Amino acid sequence: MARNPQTARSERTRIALRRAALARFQSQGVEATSAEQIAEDAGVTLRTFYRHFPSKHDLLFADYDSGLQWFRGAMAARPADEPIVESVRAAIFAFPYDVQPLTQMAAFRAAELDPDRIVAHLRQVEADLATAITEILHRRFDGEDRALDVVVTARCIAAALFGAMEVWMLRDRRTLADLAEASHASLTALENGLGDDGMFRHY
Amino acid sequence: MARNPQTARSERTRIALRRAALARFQSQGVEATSAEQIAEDAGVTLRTFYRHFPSKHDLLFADYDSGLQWFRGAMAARPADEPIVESVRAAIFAFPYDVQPLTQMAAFRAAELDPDRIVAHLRQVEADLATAITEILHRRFDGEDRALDVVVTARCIAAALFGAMEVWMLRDRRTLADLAEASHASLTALENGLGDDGMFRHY
DNA sequence: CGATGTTTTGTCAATGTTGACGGAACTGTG
DNA sequence: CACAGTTCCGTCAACATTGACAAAACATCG
Repeated sequence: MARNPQTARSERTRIALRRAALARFQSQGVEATSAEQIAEDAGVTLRTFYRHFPSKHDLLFADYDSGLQWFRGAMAARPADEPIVESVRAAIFAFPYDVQPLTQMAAFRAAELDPDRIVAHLRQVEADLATAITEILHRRFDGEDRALDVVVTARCIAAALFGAMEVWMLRDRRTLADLAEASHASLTALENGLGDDGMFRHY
Repeated sequence: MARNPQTARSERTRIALRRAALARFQSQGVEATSAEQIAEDAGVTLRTFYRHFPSKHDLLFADYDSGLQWFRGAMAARPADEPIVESVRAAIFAFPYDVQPLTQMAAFRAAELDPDRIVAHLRQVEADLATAITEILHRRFDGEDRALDVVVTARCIAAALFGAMEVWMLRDRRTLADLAEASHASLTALENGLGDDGMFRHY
């Protein structure tokens, strides 16, 4: 009796589908590629495509959770008594932005896609990041019951980072260094109660 | 020459569609109701349905932006030199949670719907709230260029409120009073740098 | 190898959603 | 009222997505 899923066969079709999809996306664009074409190229049925990927666009975003994995690892490597914001800051700065899956298709990704879709996806990533931080904090506060503090802290850190990204995205010249700087500033602002003058209290 | 959209006629069909949809949703459930049924009940074509509403489920969430409108009004009524968190706190506490559209369908809403859909929608609302707060802060800081502070502050406030809601939702007994209390605590935590001991700095 | 339980696919059908095109209804004007 | 400009709606056709059911491919055990 075969017990566990994800057999070699299934893995092969998954790879075939991904390869076929990315090739089509490159050559004719995302929206101009139908899910059926992808399936045909991979030698399977449309239905099988949807058994391996929740949606056509999911293929474009499919690798972000490997980034999350990386983040979890980086956080785990930090001393447990370090202020959480410090840990995050260190992790952010060490992030390998040039890792293959992230830059691979970055070029044609942003160009053609529906902005709403991208924004929705970014929100999803932010939420997942917040969840990851929540789990880490939970572990650090093992016994104590500080659910509210933990959740709010985690969400605020994620919010600060993605707020920095938003501001960065609206700028003209966008270098990775600028993004890192904005993230840094944003975390610092958080530590100081937002703003040089403590915006939370005073404004 | 007729210049502006939203004529009386269009308004009538929109109302008919909404009425038809809600009736069906009540009697046979949301998922068991097809968009085509709604259109037929309203005496129009399927295509027309989608001209008035972006999606079937949108009808369920369609009234949240009236809540946002209310929030904007409440914020505008506050003195411009009041700390932003104070303004938000006051607005939150004055919110008419019992206003018709919000409670109207609350019952069958949460029950049947795909949790992912609900969560995604909540994220959307959170983002819109953050945007609203950002605009308010922009106005309060008119001349000065503090884009990063403004965006991050706004996002953190929204994050705190929805974090409180998350924690509240996971509890057994959920009263509106509890939600208000959690929101209050969450905003206070934000003001104090998160946690009695300033979690941002120390943990 | 053959029986048997599991995993992966294919087939079929229904629904959700959207772009393109043309006709119907409506509004202000002469 | 006839006319021209707009807005709204119906029709048609493509995709995207998903549940239900059955055949095909595979692994395991005797």
